[in-house]
Amino acid sequence: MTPAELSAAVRAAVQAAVDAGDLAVPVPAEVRIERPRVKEHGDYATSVALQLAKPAGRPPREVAEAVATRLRETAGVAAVDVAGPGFLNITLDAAAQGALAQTVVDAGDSYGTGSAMAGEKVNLEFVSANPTGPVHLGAVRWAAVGDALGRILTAAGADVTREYYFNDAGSQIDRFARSLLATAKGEPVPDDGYAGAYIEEIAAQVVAQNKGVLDQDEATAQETFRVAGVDLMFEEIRSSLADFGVVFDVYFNEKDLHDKGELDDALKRLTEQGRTFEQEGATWLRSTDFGDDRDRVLVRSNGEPTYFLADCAYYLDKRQRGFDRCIYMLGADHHGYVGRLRALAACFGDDPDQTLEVLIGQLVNLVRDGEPVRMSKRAGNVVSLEDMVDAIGADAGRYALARYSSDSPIDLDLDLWARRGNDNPVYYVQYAHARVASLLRNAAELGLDKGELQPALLSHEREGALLGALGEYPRVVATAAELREPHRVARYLEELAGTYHRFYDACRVLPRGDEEPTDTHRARLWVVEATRVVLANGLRLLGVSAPERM
RNA sequence: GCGCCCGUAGCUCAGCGGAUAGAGCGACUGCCUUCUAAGCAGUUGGUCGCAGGUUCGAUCCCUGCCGGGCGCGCCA
Repeated sequence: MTPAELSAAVRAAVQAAVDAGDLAVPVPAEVRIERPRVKEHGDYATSVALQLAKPAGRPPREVAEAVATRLRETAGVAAVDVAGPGFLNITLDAAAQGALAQTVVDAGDSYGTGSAMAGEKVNLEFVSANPTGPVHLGAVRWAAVGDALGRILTAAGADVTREYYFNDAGSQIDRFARSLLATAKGEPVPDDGYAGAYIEEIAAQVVAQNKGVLDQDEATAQETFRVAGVDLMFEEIRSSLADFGVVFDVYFNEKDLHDKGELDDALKRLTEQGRTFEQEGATWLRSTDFGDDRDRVLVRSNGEPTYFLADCAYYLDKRQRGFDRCIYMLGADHHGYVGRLRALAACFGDDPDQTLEVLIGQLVNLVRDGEPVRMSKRAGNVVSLEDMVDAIGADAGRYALARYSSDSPIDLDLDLWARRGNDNPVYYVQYAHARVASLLRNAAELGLDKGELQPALLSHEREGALLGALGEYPRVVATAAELREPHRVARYLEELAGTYHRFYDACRVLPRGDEEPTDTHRARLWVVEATRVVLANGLRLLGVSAPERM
């Protein structure tokens, strides 16, 4: 019996009590079931009686009894106790719990998927680092978390498009181009420019690809460096992200917005909506009407559009491409954008609560030998995605970044995450998978076939704990999707790995030596295979490999 | 000054209103002649920043304070 089925059974028990006139309450749409921390409290517990006590006008324990009486008649339910103030503690019989192994194995790759977000078209924009340098660490957090979230939302049934907004227009790009040109000429980079080894490399490549570029006049040469430099930089970004396992469905060029006149369209639309005004020669958006701190300039007094107008055009473009929900993943240093992004959606006539969502990720610091690794793009000692992958590998990097709540700033200890040991959480989880895989290989060698599951044989306490943990997985994925919190999947996997290791320690799966295989061996093989399914599915959601051997 | 985030074990962090607040690391002690010891079992460890409020019940929700991080351009 799955938690979802049990939840439905409890609800049915409430319904039955109401139908019989024992309770006069509206039946809740959904009954929450939880797994108690203490095993004396049964396999599952619900506080539904505590919640219904008030509307019923009865003491919670009386309500609990009324529900318990009906629930005890449910097939698979071994015992229902009323405990404490009115909790219902439910114990399943071994067969009902063991049947979960079958559910998991039968579902295979699709175990954990759901339909809560079916039909929802989601645009997930993340990284979007400017092509003026390698992908830096703040953006890398979102590469790991964003890609994982994309997989999780997909598992929840959403139609997800991963998108990278690629700023190939504007003054930062001009500074980048000027820096390349100066470096190629052997001149010092401008004060507001970019420096570092990567600038020298790109400059050299541009020169190699464009013979005679240094003989061009200043403006032409700068344009050559801009186009070629952005191209090279972007290719480097794309390939380092691909090495990290992150591939976007759409790489959206800001320049296209300009070239296609979408900024003008957006401005016209906002003006038609009556949201713009002129002041001191500039055109403004009255974003304060929708909660922004201050109004924002759309077109400068010199006639140049602002970056913010491009943001408006870009949002409009996303909506016109049919996205119901536009999710932006930003670093904490950009949280000041939230207000204006919400306001711009509202200015177009949308309800920002429905169509726009901004996720903020706190900053990431690297620590090595107990000392923070300082970084500065200007000075050129950038800590990039590639540096991190070189130091700890893609699996550890993705896992390390995805296992923490985005709300909490993190210090990544490179020494720890590079270690191939048990203090490294990613190895703990991967090791569990490798152990499972090894066991399944051995079973195959022995010619042990798991046959037909006899769930009632799975009565060991550690088997029950493992089955219970396996049953939680779909809810974990659903919650991670709903709250946009991939770290829940990682934490769950660590718990599952621990539960498996404890099961493994206590329950011999394969027959020893010349021992004859029993149905218990075969039943346990079902549980092991179910564990493999869940560990593999969970790691896949995080974009981390599930090794067969370690 | 205003805004967002954070404050939980020695350290790094979980805990979308429930029962006795958890995990890993660290420290200490045990467990490998047969399925991976990258594992397991045990010991150690807490005024959930402080003060009020909401309620059957608050680490969680609300208010105020204290402490820390990050923001508040006709920059991008």
